[in-house]
Amino acid sequence: MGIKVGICCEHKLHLEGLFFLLDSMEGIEVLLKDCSPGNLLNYPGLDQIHILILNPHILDARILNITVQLTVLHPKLMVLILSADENETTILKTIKAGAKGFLAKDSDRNDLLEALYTLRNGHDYYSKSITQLLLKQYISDLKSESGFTRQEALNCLSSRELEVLTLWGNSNTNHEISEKLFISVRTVESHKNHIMQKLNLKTAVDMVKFAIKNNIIEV
Amino acid sequence: MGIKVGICCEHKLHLEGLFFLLDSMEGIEVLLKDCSPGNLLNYPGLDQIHILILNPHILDARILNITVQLTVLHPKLMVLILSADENETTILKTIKAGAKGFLAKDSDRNDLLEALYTLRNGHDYYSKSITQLLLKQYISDLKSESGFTRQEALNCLSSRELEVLTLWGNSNTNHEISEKLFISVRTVESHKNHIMQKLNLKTAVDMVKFAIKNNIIEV
DNA sequence: AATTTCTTACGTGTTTCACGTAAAGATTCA
DNA sequence: TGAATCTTTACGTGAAACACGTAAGAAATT
Repeated sequence: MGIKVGICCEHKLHLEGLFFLLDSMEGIEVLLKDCSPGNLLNYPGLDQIHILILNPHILDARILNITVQLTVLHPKLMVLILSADENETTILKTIKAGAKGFLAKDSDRNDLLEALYTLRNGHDYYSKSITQLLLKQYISDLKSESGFTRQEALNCLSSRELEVLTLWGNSNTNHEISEKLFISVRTVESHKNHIMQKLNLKTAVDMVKFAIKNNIIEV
Repeated sequence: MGIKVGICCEHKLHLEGLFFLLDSMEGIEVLLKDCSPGNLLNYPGLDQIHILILNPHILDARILNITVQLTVLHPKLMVLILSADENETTILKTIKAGAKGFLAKDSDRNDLLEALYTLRNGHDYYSKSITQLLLKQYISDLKSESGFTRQEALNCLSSRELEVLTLWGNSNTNHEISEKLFISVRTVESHKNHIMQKLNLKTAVDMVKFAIKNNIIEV
């Protein structure tokens, strides 16, 4: 029993080309050949397909939206994006949208076959350039959201203020904080007032956000 | 002019072994050989070293803390972690802590040399198993924090409640919300009360967190 | 037609916010 | 060492927000 795939590509010649390529592959069966992504969700045989190859020219909001709908409405269907679009942000968004694989323009026939078998085995597949992009992105994310409280915040707030902010940010009421720190409610209020003034915050909501941004509390 | 490295390893035989290995390498000069990570920060010649190889048995909080201090106090010094510890969480934390490279136990002599030259050129270096781990982690992170408002939240809250929550989460006071939505302050309060009840939240802080978690507002 | 949900709004008492004032203790700096 | 500054503590007051109930008309659903 082979892998049942669908192809969708607005460029008709590319669609034909991909069809011949896939048709020539051992164990691959093409069940759907469509040139309009917008039609996909109406296709009745979608649940018979294992892997849907989407080949958009540009990764626009429309494609992302279709990808989300496909993956949400048909959880078993795996979407493989095949695109020469090199926009880093939108590539990341396709993965967020639920695509299980991505082949950039550096991929050849063997990569495609490998991707199809990898997806069929339940794993994600990203071509080399995409893998590097993801890694680069992740490392920089990791380093910026380092998970350590920023020195800026610690320098700005006194240790007592930090204590109050931490407790308050962890859903304690002023009264609970006063009991835990053995101070009066008025003192708790004073500390919070001082924090708001120091950081020039408008509302209590802003104070929560500050605490989250600075890794003082968790979301 | 070669690469000046330091080695730190609590296991004395491993320290000796690493020293001989590095000493035998072309273009590598070992300036520091220490068996106690706690001493590192006191070493006066730290700024002459290009790469510090840290070889901890376990990636504990003490090692992470030292890594943070080293990278913050000596920005030019590059920390290369060499550890057999396979705890995914702590491996990620070393990178957050500022380590520029990580060699897992699947690395050999050539990987070490490659890592040293890669770091010297200003790039990060992670061995293959670490790269895979990072990628796996990133993909799952991407997919969970998908950036789309969760259906759960949208189903639970009415559209009016969502409006109020969004405005409030964006630092509007109840009075400002009432003006923008052309309703009374009391109605704004009512909506917020209903949200708290529906979601079984204790404090206003929890409501902010809910809104952030569900991508209704940004931190 | 009956029921539920949504939106609107008020009453009352408590809690928190905003802005001052203030004093004892710790820290720092000249 | 003495003066200046910062930190922590705390109260007063009026405004704003929260907690919990009640409630009624509109809209959607059954």
